[in-house]
Amino acid sequence: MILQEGFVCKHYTFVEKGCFKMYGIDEKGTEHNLGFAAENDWVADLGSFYSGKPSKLFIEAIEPSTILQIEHQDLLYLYVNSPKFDRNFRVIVEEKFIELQNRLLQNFSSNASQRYLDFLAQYAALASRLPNTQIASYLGITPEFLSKIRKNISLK
Amino acid sequence: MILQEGFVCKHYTFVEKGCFKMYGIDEKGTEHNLGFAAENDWVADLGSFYSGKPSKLFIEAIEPSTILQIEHQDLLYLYVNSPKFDRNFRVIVEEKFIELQNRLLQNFSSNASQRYLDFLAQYAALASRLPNTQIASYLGITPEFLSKIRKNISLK
DNA sequence: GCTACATTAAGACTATTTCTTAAGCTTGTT
DNA sequence: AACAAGCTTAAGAAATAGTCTTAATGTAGC
Repeated sequence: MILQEGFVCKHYTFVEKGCFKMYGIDEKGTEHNLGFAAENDWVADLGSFYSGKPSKLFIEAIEPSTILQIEHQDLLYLYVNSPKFDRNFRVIVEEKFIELQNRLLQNFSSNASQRYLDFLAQYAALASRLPNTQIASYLGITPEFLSKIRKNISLK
Repeated sequence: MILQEGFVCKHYTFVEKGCFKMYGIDEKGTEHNLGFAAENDWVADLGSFYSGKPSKLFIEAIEPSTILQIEHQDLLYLYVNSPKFDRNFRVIVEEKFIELQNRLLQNFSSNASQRYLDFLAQYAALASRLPNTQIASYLGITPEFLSKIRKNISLK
């Protein structure tokens, strides 16, 4: 667990090996996965990281993992002293932004079954690593219902 | 209309005055607003803008507006020749990413009524400018249902 | 003053999803 | 090897959020 609700996100984390989930917990106690970060991906609650305010999110390993972390002030130092870092982190966030926007659009336009198929198409490699409970939490449904969806799809 | 589905997003657009909506249209023909951009905000379909692939989105004025636009190649030129632009556009996207992530979390954790209240709280200035149809499209519901929600809220 | 569109209304309807219970299956741990 | 814990499938009942439909009223530009 590299970030807990109520704490400030102090690090931008690079995943060298393994896999993490970033999620929030609603009033009912249900987890909602915002996304996953596997090999060569970056993860952080940017809102908390840059503002210094307590996070509403959790970031937690779902596999044995090794990571590299950079602290806020050190990253700022890099930004100021070497423009390359602005460039690289701009590109990283842009890619994540595009991903998130696509996801939001999918969420609007379709039911859980279609969203599951979209997820499979886009994150095939991840899908086979993740337990269904995590995928269900990503899709915003119960694991039982995901099981029904899978059955339905296989019947077609 | 500064971007249509099927066309490449050629410009990063700065809104000087007025207001734009960015939306997709699903198989049923329903519009889904991804977001709005008003004064001093930037808007573009970044996926299409950077990849050069046709967009799936529309960007359209909902008020008489004046804008400034920069083309892809010109922005690249600025990136290469002046590190400040990497910095500034990194910050712009980071802010938008944080916004989008908050929205996704809200979408998961709550029903349309709560999402409407969240929208009002966060975009009070926008809410009074936008017709209900546009807000409904942002929330992912029908205008009729938004009307019910408003009634319900006012009854409390 | 027209026309077009936005808003409110309200009731019937429905589809998606949750809930519940349960059994079988994996996987890792002692 | 055996056990525990959690994952997966199953299946039916139940809930509910949101749509559809129709319609009357309001509003704003032309």
